[in-house]
Amino acid sequence: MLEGLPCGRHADPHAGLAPIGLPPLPDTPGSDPRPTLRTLAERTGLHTSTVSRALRRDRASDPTAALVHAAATELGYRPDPLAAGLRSGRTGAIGMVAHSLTDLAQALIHEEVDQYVLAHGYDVLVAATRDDPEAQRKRVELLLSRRVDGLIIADAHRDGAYADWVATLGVPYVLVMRGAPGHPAITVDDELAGRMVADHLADLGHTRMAHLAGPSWSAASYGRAAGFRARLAERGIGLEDDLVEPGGLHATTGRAAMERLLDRRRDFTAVFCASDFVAFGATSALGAAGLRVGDDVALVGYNDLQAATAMDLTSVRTPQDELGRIAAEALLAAIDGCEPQSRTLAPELVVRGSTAGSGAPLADAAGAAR
Amino acid sequence: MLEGLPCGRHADPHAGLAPIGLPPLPDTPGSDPRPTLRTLAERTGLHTSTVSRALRRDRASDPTAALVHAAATELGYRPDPLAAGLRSGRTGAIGMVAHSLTDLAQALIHEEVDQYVLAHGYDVLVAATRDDPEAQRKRVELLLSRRVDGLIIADAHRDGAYADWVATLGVPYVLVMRGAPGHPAITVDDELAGRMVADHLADLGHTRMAHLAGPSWSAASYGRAAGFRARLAERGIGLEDDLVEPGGLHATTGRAAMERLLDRRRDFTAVFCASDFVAFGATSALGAAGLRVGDDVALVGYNDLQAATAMDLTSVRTPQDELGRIAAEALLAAIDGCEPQSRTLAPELVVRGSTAGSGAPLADAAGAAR
DNA sequence: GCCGGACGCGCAACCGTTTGCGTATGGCCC
DNA sequence: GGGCCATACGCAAACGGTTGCGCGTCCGGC
Repeated sequence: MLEGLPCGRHADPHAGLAPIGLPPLPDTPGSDPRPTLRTLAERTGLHTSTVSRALRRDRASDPTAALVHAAATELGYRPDPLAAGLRSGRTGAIGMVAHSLTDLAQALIHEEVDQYVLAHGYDVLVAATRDDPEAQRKRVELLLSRRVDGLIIADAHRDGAYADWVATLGVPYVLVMRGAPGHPAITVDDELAGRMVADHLADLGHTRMAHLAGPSWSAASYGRAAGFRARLAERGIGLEDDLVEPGGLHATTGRAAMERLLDRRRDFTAVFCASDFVAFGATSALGAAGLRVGDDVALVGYNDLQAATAMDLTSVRTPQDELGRIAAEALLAAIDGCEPQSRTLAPELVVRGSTAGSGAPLADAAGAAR
Repeated sequence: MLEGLPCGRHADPHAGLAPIGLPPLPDTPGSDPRPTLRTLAERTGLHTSTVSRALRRDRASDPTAALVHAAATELGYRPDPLAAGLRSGRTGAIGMVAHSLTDLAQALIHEEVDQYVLAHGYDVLVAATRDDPEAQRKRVELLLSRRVDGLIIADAHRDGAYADWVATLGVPYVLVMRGAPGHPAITVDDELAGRMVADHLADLGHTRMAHLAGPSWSAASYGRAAGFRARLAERGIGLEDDLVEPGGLHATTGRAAMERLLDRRRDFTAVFCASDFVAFGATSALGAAGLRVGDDVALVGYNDLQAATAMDLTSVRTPQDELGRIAAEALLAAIDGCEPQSRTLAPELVVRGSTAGSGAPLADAAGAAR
């Protein structure tokens, strides 16, 4: 790959910081490269090691600590995580690997993780993998080469291979959102959520339902579908294979999935979607087919994002913020040497207008439509 | 703030990584900490400096380079960016500061930036600021302390204070999406976009329009509104102040804004929204008020996200992916010493069903509704 | 009054790479 | 065949912190 020629003036090799006669220019004090431990040491008349310890309140007398801190704030000293990490092995950074931050659910988790660990002096390095195993390996290795102190994995796959590999890396880690057997994970009880949706729709009188499923490699998507199917079966209502369509997680994939489904069948009265965005896409496809959500067909989303409220979509609330916070908490604890504990959070069904109608006369409406 | 006790067993100061007696076995050679330049040097009988140069193909004979590379791949050597950065000042990381990655437009830009710089050997460190000036300063400083080689600023404010400050930092930087006067920026011609929307709606016959505006501190949001208003004026159609409502960028804020607007007026026939999500929220509020998008009232979004396609929403396509890629390109060039060039990308109006009806009889419909 | 231990601090060796400089070697030209 | 330059490589000093170790001092206990 040809590296495009920059544009002429390259970085002046002598421009570094203060290459040669460091102190021939003592008159420009504004360009002090940036205070370092040595600066503080000279300033306070102490040794750099003492300053280092004083800053971390580690075996330092009160007066010394005060002196050092005063000098530090005065000079605006900021420790260099690179140097510290090099020696100590702790970088104060954690890695989070997501399948994509354009998935709002993952972005929300990231946001919360970021907030939480920031308050504890950590930074987050994110990497997106688009669920590609090759990318997962590469990006985790990249994070590792940056020496992150721990990993939050938000894109685990149900076949534990990926998580198993992460576990061998010798770095503290926590899965979030998507679990994998035998690994510490902060998840929502997706199976229960599926059951709740099944009950809700069955209670409304629906007897023929469809499911726009998420990616099968995600334990979260899988759990939803499994719970939904299981509960329907328990109530004597089947979920026909023909009415289950893979729908991804995005609006476009959801629309396409619904279009495929409508090409095949029109006799369902309710649809459970793998995500809110899939539900939006489905809404659009249904509308184009002359079917109205809430009246002609009941629609349930997943995650209860803000947009679901706005769109009057019945959805399952999965507390992303709590997921993120608890995962971050667990990871920091693991970094401090704790055995990380798995947690399963309870989902909550939020009923809105998209499941307002009853399940009775819909087949007719569908038949009459268009 | 009380630091929650980890869980009992604190980090054993002598434990380093392996917590307790995890591997008391020092004879396992598989756990070689990880190959370093010295490892390679001993292996090849060369000096570390030679190895370092050979790896970067800098003044090394062909046979030496081959030897070193062979050893490197055999041992799975990965250079340590921390150590390299410490010495060289270049960390191979760039910083991106966004207002929030839960804003899909920003997430898309981040994704593209990430992809692009990854292919060129860089990592991205993101920071979200929620448009809070305090957070902007803090997080940029954090990025700087991690010694990023450059900055991509996606949350600039129209009052140039923030961008001006960034410019004084002595780090290459590029603004993206939101510009600021006098700074290199990759943006969309938002003013033109506003004009295009105005023309589209005016051509349809609308004469009384509303605007759900984005944050006024964003040059992007501001430009949309300004262009919209200016073009309407040129065509002899006013935009009443009473019909401009601040609507944020999210679905919930959009819904709330539309509700406020509807409380006040119902005689508008078209609404230009600052973002697609605002339009979704507005759709919901309009529906609750008995008004149907496309029939009773025309709705235009902004950004043309996937969901807009799915929801049949007329929108302005602003190529986030190109924005991200070009910004990344510009920043890497700037890091190589080039003067960064600003670029303005052309928006594109994508007409869909939400502006299907004509502007004529809507006031009546609105009046009759409910 | 003496001894032991805790405490505060300095010293110097690291962590893994890069890089200015010095040196030895080889090839080339005259 | 001698002088010269380029080239390939080694040496050691950085970069900015952290940390094991050792020493001196002060304090308390008997």
